[in-house]
Amino acid sequence: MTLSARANPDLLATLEDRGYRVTRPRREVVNLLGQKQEGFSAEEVCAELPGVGRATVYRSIKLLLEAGVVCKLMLPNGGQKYSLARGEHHHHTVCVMCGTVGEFRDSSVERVLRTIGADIPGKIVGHRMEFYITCQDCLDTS
Amino acid sequence: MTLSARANPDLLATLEDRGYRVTRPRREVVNLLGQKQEGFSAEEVCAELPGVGRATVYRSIKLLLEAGVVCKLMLPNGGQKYSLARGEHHHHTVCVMCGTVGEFRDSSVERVLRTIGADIPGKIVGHRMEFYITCQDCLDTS
DNA sequence: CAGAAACTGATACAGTGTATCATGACACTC
DNA sequence: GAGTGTCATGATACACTGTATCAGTTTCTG
Repeated sequence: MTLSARANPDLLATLEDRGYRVTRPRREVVNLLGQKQEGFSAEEVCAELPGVGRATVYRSIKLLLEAGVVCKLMLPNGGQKYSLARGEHHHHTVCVMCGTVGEFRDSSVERVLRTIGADIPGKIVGHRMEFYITCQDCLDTS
Repeated sequence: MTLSARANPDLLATLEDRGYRVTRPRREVVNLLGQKQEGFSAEEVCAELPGVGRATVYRSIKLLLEAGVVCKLMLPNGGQKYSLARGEHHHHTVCVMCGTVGEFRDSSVERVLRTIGADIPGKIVGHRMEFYITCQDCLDTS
């Protein structure tokens, strides 16, 4: 298994490649997200970027979602969060205590997913997998 | 892999066992859910049970969620749906065209999940896995 | 630099779920 | 079977997340 600690993709370039314009608000959003090591919520981004409208923040995140460089994840309590996708296909771990999001890749997962996929009626177009954990930090401090 | 087609659990008994009262509204909600073969939304249930208040519908679903007999799933478009959990641990398939929810169990999944779990730092407290598909019906009629 | 196209931000709205609280229903005892 | 404490209900208001609208602005291209 590979726990990732890799460089962020160039989010701005991703948008540009997809034909979107490079504007000040998009630059600000993308810069901020690039620094986020953990999951984040849209409102959190709005709060940290008072110079960018709420609608624009949501729109930018949506574009990045569609481009596949940001993932949306569901917390066990029903809440939602976003997380940067650092390149390759991966899955997430979410700490149920502190909310920290991690990601991992594991070839055995993909192999099994392919096997299962072959048995599911219809055509697989995607999948989602999340692990809910209590992270080491939270275990230590409790 | 096992595609499920089993009897619904006795939802009302589940609530009773957990110390909740058996009331007319809860009976109505539970009866309706027991008939739902596919996923459902809370608002849909509200609409089909005009004699039960919206808050009560949400509260009942929440209780069933906590009891583990109802699952909440996330659609690829960000929407949400509920689905009956027919007993054992399982995972879901969601058709991205018609929204129909299926469920499956596969021992190889669980085996791999355990293996991965051993490598993830911290303590695993749960996981979620969903397949997004285009179901056979939708493939046929397109 | 001019014009078309894309983007922004303020606002209003939509969907989903929760808090509040006066009223009503359950279940339990006598 | 009536009385009673507790729990549940439902109307309403609110919170949160996200989207639609639209006049005004910025960006890109020629």
